[in-house]
Amino acid sequence: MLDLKFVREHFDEVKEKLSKRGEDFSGLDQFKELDAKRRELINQTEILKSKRNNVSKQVAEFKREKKDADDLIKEMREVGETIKAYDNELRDVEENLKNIMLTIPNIPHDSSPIGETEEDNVLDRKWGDIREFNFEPKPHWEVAVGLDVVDFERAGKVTGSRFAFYKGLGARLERALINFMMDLHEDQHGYTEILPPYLVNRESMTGTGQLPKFEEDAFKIREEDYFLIPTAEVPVTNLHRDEILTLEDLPKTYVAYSACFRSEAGSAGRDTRGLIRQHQFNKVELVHFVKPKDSYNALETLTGHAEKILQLLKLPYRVMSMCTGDLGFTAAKKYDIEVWLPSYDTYREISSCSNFEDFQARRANIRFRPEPKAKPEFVHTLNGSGLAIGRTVAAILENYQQEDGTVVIPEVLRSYMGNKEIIG
RNA sequence: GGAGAAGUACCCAAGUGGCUGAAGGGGCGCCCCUGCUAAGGGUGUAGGUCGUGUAAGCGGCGCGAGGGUUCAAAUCCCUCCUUCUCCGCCA
Repeated sequence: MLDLKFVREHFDEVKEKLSKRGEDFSGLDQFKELDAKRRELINQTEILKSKRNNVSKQVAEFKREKKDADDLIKEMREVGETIKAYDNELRDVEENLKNIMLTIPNIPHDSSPIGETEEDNVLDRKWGDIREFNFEPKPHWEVAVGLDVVDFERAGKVTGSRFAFYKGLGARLERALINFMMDLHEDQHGYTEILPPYLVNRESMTGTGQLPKFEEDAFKIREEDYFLIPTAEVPVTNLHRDEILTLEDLPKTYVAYSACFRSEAGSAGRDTRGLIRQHQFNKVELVHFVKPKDSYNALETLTGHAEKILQLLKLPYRVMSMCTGDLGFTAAKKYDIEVWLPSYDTYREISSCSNFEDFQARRANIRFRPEPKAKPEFVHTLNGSGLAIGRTVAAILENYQQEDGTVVIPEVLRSYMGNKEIIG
């Protein structure tokens, strides 16, 4: 959510910057009208309330002195009615205003390249050498099914499309990756480990920006107002919702493993095969709470932490800086890390690292006190996948496959897999 | 799931309709005395948010949350949330 006052005072600038996202923001014009109306109503109602408070005190005095206060009471009865009417009107206006503010996306940072689609994303850097195959590399689902380490067919029977059973060394590989990533971030990068709830309430989903706009992307629990988390970002960022952190608390960095659930509404027909786009997948997520002045450094650090995993796994990747049209609703700046997938002959997203500045913090009301007696300010929040596990499995299966259909286990994972060297 | 109890400021806690826009402690800040791994005295301490103003300020809201009754609500009514205890069920 954007700051009401900032939007009011920098209206044209905000409008111009948001237009770079390439969406239509009629909400912004409604904002102007409602904001003015709101302030007018507040003024009117507060004058009356002040009067009522004073007269009520007088009534109390009269009663104590056994004097007649009927006239005052009668007068205030009318004032009360008027206040009620104004308050009702104000409530409506504020609700409308809030609904609009909740659907206005974040303002892109000046360093985010301007563009409309993913075509306009800018290559920031590449790492690793792409392997030359002396045979035709198979897509990861063929490798996986051939080795009987992932079962899509039975998952279709048991649940439905876009689910998978991992089996044997496939399941072991998934679990090894989770542990490997968690250990690295915790031991080498200094993160605090969190194992979060997989269901969160509506407030949390609104706090991080999934709601109200993207409700159809989430799985909702029928009986309760709970949602399956689409990423650990939601519970972990909301850990500090409605809190005022102390200066010493910052920066806070958390690493959380969780399963993630996405309805994938609107992606029918895309990535229908394999592990790339599932309704349920595992992910290790990194979340930072930092002082505003530190957030852009933190974004680089966080992205580096995610990259480190790919480097240790020796998987080639590139880092793309997302253009203004491809930033997503909440980010001011975002890097996607894309891993090389031989059978696709291209790079595919395996991590997304974002700086939300105070956009989520304002929604979730997460603040810190810059000095002991100072007024609280919003923190900046960031997060990034470190990494998506299913896609990492896909990348390993493809990049490490051999002509006979077996897969070499990356060295750093072997101690997590009973010192085996090959999946075969 | 059933039955009870409770939610007041950093913490404990008083308070059932009007000088309580929140007593009293503890803690913390400052000052004095003493003088040193102690004690005593004084004094201060609601944070937050919204509106208004260049600003000092002024005003609205606030006692778990949201509604309601009333001229007036921490105090009465309704709904919800959370915590605790007992019972049931259960990995």
